[in-house]
Amino acid sequence: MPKTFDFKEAESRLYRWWQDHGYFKPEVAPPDAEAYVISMPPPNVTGRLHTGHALFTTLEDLMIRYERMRGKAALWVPGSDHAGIATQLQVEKMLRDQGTSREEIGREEFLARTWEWKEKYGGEIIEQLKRMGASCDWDRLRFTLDDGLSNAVQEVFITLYEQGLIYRGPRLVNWSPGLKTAVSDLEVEREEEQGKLYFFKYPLEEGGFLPVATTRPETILGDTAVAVHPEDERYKHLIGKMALVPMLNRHIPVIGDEYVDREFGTGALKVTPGHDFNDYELSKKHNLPIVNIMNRDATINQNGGQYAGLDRFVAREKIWTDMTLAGMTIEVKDHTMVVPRSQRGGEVVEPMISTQWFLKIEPLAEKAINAVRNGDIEIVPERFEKVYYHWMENIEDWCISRQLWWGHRIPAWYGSNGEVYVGKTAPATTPNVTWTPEEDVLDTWFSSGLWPFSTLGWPEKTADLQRYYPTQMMETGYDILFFWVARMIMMGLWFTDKPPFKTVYLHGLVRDKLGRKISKTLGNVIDPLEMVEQYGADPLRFTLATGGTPGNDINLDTARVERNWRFVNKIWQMTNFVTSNLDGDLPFGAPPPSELDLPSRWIMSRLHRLVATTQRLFDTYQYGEAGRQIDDFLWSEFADWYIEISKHPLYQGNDTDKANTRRVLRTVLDTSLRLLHPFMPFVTEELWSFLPHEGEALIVAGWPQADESYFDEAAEATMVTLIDLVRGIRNVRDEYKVEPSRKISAQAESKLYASALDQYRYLFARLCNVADLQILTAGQTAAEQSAIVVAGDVTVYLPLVDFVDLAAECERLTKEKAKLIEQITKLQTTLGNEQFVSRAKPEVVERERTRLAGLQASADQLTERLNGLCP
RNA sequence: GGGCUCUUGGCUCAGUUGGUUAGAGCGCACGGUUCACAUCCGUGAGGUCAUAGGUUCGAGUCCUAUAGGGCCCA
Repeated sequence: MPKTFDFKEAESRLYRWWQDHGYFKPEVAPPDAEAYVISMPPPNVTGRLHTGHALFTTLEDLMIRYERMRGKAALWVPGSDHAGIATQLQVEKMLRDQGTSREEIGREEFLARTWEWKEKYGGEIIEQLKRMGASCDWDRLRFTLDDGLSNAVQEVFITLYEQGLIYRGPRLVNWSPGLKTAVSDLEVEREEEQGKLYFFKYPLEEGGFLPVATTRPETILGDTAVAVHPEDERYKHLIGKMALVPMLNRHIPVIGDEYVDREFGTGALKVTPGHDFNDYELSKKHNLPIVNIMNRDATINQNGGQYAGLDRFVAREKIWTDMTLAGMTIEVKDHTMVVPRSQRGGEVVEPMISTQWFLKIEPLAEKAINAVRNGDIEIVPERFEKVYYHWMENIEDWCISRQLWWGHRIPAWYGSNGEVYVGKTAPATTPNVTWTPEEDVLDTWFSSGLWPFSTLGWPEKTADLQRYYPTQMMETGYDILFFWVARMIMMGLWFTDKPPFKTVYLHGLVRDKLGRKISKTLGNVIDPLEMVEQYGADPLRFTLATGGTPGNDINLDTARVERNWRFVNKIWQMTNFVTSNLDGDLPFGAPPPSELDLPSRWIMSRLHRLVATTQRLFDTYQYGEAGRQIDDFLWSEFADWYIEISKHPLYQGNDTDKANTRRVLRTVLDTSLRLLHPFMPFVTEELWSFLPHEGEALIVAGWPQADESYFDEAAEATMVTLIDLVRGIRNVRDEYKVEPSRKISAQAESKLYASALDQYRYLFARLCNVADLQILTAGQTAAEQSAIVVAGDVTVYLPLVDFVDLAAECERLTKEKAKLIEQITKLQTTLGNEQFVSRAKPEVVERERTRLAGLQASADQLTERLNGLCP
């Protein structure tokens, strides 16, 4: 095999190979295999791969590969979203650059251009997902504007309309003047900003005035009442009187309502139902008229009298100036307030009366709440269930129409007779009635909400729908829990009567290494494609998978990607070692424990514990921790110890030793590559191909099962002692500055481990250059001028005549003993506590006792040595 | 205003249902070319687990409060 991993060459080759063999298709599993399905959160069709995509791809591919290896019919349905506003904005920008606009070219031409744009750039994100190693079934690729999905959207819309759940009407909505469309509550972001609070005099019909404060003076033009608290001694006598709208002189009532906060501003509130949500509610209660003072672009309309035509912010200045001249203003104060801004455009959103389509969502929400409550759907991490309930229980009707062109056109027609027709095709022509089609399109999330079943063919009763619906896993970011997940649950239950998925796994946001949100303006963009270029997909994937915990944000440190690139190399080198030391035909699997030497029993025990741990962690969705454990096992147990130790039997052993060691090496590596494959598919597949193996590809190889017959506590305990001794000896050598190449001799005494030491003395030769180890038997004494190392009941004497300084050795040992005594004292206190012995779990007590015995043995050794050496 | 979350060595992060001496990587110091790997190996320094109480035989882990960071909803 090559000396290093050429990931650039291998990744594309392996990906093609997998795809050509149909491994990404669920049909590779037997027809009766249990299905495991993930619907991919569809990225925006014209998007470019960012770290968020990289994260979901990593996690979902991990889940899919794992289940595929477990023999399930694993299907990952890929797709992309037309992303109404986002895409339309991009195309509009292109048109601007070309010196035209969508208004100029018209709807039909605009849509044609957008489809062209989609054809041109829509494939990019797909190719980028492939570079991450995404094992989706690309034959089942879907796009939200595909015919099938559009049909599903129409079906759903019409059904909901017929069920009386969709209605159309004028209502106060969030209006984005920049995009010239309504947006939903979720698409509005509220942030605290520095603004001003304007105090002014509201003139009363009978003379005098009522002091009022507002943050948006231009809305005075739309006032239809002034409200005070009914128990406010200052103003309550004015309730029922009339006031005059400044500059317009419209007559409006003074009303009393407990909603008014007496502490805020002047304690009197101007009521603008046409441009404020709270005022809108108030107006319904008091039957106030609603005056809309703005056009679609947020300029003032004819209801604003002399201010008509002015931009809302210009009008704000103008009216204030005019009022000041008229002596109606009091003062202006700095004021921190919450300003609603459009999630997309960023401009200030204006509450405006507008005729829109709404979905009455409570009935759907009720089912969705129950599905989570009764456990049909599980949300991981669990804490998000609370967030989900809270939102669902306070859900408001969903404004589903958008004044855009790119999207699913609402299937409605307006008759000249005032009739509204909803259906898939235009209504039949009727005498004297002309039908005009609805211009609006549906909110992007309306079609996304159908994703898990629309992608499988619904409403047609397709074979895929039968076989793969409901899906198992919905893996996505917590930031779209309401936007998307909640709506899928509602739509899924309403239309298929089944929860669309069993589990919702929510991941966090990917941030930069300092925990800041990644943004172009901050200049901290981490481009996953660049990472893939530089290090390959595997290191990036491993970093994302192991870099955090479920539901929490990940601070992506590129240094970790680099480290994991080295991990990839490390595994490569391990495999190189193993394959170059294999020889001849060996039976697959490892020999039974009884036939193995101590190091092999140890590594097999560790391996199977790792398999068990990985299983437990996967079962609880703790993929990151699993990855870290596999990493740790491979590098710091298998490579650092077992491989080094194995060189002895491989080079010096007899045929049986050699064969056993080879089989163990190959088994450990094979099993580890399987465990690692969902994390790092490319390098593991490539390496597996170099190992003798059964089966055609790692991607469809079996997932390991822990075999408890390999669990071996005794072997583990002995190996830990031997490893401790090796470390101790290295340590002493280092402290006494014994050149690493210098061979030394040693003597050891022990009751418990004498035979192990005797049998595995080669460990010390290999691992710490102890050329000659003599096991002391009863009566034999150790060389005087020596340093000692203690572990368990073992004492190793290192006669370093030229190096050991008696005083220094005494000091070293005294320190070591002090450490031991400290622990022993602590343990004795614990064990001496009757409460502990009676209340703690028996195995805990037992473990502590064993530990104490070991520590005491070591301390005894040290004491004896100190007595002899240091008077 | 309501809720969630985080705070562990210089940096980035782990840490089953409370139970060994709180771990890893990066960085740092020192030392290493023997046949898998210098994309490496060995050794080491570095943490009162934000603070204060509490529960418990036992708390990084559970509870309460406080401080600071982040997020969601209103």
